[in-house]
Amino acid sequence: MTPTGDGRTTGDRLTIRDVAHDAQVSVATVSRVLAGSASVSPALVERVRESVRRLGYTPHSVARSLASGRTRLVGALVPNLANHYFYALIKRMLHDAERDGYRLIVADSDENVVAERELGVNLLHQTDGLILCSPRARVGVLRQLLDHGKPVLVLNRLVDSLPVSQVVVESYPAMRQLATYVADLGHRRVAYLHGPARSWHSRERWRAVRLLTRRGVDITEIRVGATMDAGHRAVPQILRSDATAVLAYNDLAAIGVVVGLTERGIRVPQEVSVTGFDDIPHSRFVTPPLTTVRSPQEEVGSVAWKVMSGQLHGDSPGTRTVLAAEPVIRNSTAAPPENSR
Amino acid sequence: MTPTGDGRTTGDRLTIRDVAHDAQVSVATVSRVLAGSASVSPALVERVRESVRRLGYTPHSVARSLASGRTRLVGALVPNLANHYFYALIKRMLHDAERDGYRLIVADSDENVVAERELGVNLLHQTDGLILCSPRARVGVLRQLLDHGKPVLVLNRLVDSLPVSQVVVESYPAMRQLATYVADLGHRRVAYLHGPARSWHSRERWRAVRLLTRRGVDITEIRVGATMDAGHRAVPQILRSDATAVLAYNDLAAIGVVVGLTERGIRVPQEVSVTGFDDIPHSRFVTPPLTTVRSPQEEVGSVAWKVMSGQLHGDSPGTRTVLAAEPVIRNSTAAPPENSR
DNA sequence: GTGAAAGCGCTAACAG
DNA sequence: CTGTTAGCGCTTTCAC
Repeated sequence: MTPTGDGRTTGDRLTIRDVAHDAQVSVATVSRVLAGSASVSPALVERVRESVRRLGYTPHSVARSLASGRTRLVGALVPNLANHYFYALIKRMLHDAERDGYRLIVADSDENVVAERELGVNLLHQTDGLILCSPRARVGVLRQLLDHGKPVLVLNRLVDSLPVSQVVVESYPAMRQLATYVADLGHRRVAYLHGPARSWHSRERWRAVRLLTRRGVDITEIRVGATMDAGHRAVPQILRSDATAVLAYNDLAAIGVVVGLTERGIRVPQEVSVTGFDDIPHSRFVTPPLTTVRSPQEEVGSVAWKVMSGQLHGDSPGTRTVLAAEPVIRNSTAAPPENSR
Repeated sequence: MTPTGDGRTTGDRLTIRDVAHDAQVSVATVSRVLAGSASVSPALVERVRESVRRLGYTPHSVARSLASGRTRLVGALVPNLANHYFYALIKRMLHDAERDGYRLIVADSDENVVAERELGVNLLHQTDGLILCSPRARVGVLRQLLDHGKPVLVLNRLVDSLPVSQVVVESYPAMRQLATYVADLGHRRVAYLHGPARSWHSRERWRAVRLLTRRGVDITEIRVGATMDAGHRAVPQILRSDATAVLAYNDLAAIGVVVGLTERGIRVPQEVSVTGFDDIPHSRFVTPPLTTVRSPQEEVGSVAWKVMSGQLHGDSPGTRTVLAAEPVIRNSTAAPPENSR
């Protein structure tokens, strides 16, 4: 009944036991060397390293996860990967996580609240933590996610009532500045294009724009969304409103508007001013270049990973990081035409 | 020395044994029910299901992976996530994989060949398969990846010498049609803007454009890349070449060119025609809308997943799917100005 | 500083 | 059809 044991596992995959056998040490020692543990004599460390190299051994990550209880995987859930807004964000987190030995499982809820919940729960089950980008779910759902006891991070949405770490770009002040700028140019009839219904940012931006009424500006609200197509389709309604300036929820919608106006021979900004939000790369490559708000997505990504990483290492949750956005004045805005002042 | 055993594991996580105990069956039966195995009596199936539901049990995916040898994870490696080209692709694969119970680990090599190799190897170690999107690596490296014995799929690059499954959109015929169309409009001096150095598509497209010389068209080659910025920066060189038509490697570069020309007061297409490739959403929202080639990325994504899925279930590798692209004529192309014919 | 051994939670023979 | 049991490959006490 003694083990069969020469230590060499049959089959094709090299295990830690093969290395142990080759280096004439125990598997525990190999494991320690691989983990970079200090309490191994330099001589053994070298011997193990040499065996690992010569044999071409690679640890089996799943076995490692099962034994250690950590997967070194983090979920990243976005409402819509096709939205330019998430590029820089995901990309930056991908690289930072990679650097720290973590990998991201990306999922896309397609703006579907039910899918968001399901995906969130499932992701959390197979990862060490979850990053929710602009989640649309109700607070109750977010709370459930927290109950799993794993680190959860919410990006670009402020949830006051929850002990969850959050990283957000503050829309309100920048949008307020932008709106003020437009009013100062002399515009008195403005159209605001709302973003996705459940978007926190959309509510924040609207909250800022609404203040213009205090200055006697007339605001027409139009439900549009976050795509170029939607912006483009909104043009007739914009024209009907007789607005001389259009404040869009984001750059995408703004681009759709600019193109739609241009197609109809309406000059931007001479006849109608248009502003966006986010400062996506395309906003500089519209004619005319878009007046917008720079939202530091890269920074959100890098802070987000830093916070998540800290939490994975035991930091307590609930930190809140607020980053500022700032208006970028380009050429899609100008004073309204003389006859409409 | 008998097991301590009331079956209830201590600690907070519910295991399959808790369910087995609750339903008064063996763990094997629970496992079978969870796997949807046919050979369990309906009565037990129901009892187990009920216990699972009541207890709120969820299988531990890592343990499952270790025991079964399958992770239900697939790697997806792209050269640059910030390139619009990969949106539809990744997004579609994400959803199709999700539907089949798989999850994607997305990685971005940042157009770095070394990183690509590293990431590829690492991903393959922790997943059941790997999808390489437009890989830039040398054939030798791809072969190494295949040697791991796991399914590997190459997208948007044809590698003749390798027994690896491939899904590609054929650039050559469509680019040839587009080039012919431009020549037929009467253009005799054309500039071609090359894409990323190691891109297979870039070589294919150039191979097609080059044929114009046979028709006596004068071609100026300019190394540009795949971004709007790069296209924009290339404008002075384009003007120096005195070309009346610009064929860009992709839409992004083309957009940069259109904007750059417009800024200098050069009218597109009256004075200079410009074409792109890919038909990204933005190409319809440029002024003027871009003449380009529709590359069916969504279809690539869905076929890609189908092939990967088949391979995961034992299909033999080496299939090759070629999808067609087709020119989309919009308004950025026209006959050259009279005086330059 | 090092090794032996007990699991991590599940699947998959194998026996009945 | 159902149960028993031996691992999957690694980490991590616990002794020495």
